[in-house]
Amino acid sequence: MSNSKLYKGSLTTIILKLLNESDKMYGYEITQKVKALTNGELKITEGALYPALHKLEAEGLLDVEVKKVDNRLRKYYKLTENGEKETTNKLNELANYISTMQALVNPKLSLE
Amino acid sequence: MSNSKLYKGSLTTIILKLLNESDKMYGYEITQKVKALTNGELKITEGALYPALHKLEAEGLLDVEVKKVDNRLRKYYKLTENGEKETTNKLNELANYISTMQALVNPKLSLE
DNA sequence: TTCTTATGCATAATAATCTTAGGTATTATT
DNA sequence: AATAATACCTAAGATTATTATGCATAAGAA
Repeated sequence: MSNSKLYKGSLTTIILKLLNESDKMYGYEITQKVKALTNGELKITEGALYPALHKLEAEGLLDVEVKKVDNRLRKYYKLTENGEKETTNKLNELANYISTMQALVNPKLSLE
Repeated sequence: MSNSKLYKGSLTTIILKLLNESDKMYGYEITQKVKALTNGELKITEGALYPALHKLEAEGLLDVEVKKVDNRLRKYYKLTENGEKETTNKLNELANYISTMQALVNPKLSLE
C-alpha cells in the first residue's frame, strides 16, 4: 500500500471485504480492483499484499486454489468459514475506528 | 494506543488536532483527553505517546515548555507555525482515508 | 501509617505492518 | 526487438505501536 501511513493496518480488512463480495480472487486482481474502486487513490504494493495473503491463509481464513490461465499461474483465494466471521469482525472494527476518529477530530459533528 | 491495529498511523494526527484546539497540553493530559473523548474506547499508551511527541518536536512541529506544578514536572507542548500547517494536512489525509475506505468497504453508500 | 492509585516523565526490547528494491516468467503491445 | 502488462515471490529496512520496565511525587484508602 502506498500514499499514506494512515492505511497501516487496514490491508487485511480490504482483502477480506473484497473476497467477501467476489467469492474468489487472485492477488493481481485484488491490486487492480482496489485501484479501480479508489480511482487510483490507493495502490496496494505487492510486497505488502502477498505476505498478507500468505498470513491469512496460514491463519485459516483463506483457502487457495492454483489455476493456470494462458500459461500463467493464478492463485485464487477464497474465504473459509472462519474467514467470513473475521470479515464481519474487521468491518465492525473499521466502522468503530472511523466513528472514534470522528469523535476525536470532529467532536461537534459526532454529537449530531 | 490500544485496542486495534487500525489506529496505527493516526496517533500523530490525534496529537496535532488536540493541540490545535487546546493551545497547549502536556503528555498525560493528552492521554486523559483522548480517553474522555472516546469514552474509554481509545487508550494511548505512554510508550507510543512520548516518542511521538519527541519526534514531532524534533521535526519542528511542536514547541516545549517545562513547568513545575505541585512539585511535579509538566512538559507543555504547543504547535509551531509549521505544526499548524501539518495539522491541516493530516486532517485532510484522514478525511481522505476515511472516504477511500468507505468506497472500498461500502461502494454503494459512497455513490450516494 | 503504610500501601495503592493517580500523576507525570522516560526508554528499551519486541512485534506488526508497510515500502523499497530486487527476482522470475509469460503474454501483449509498440 | 523492446517495453509494458500480467502474475507470482522474498528480503532489507523503516515506521509505528505494544509491552515491560524505571524513576519520582501526591493523594487516598486500609
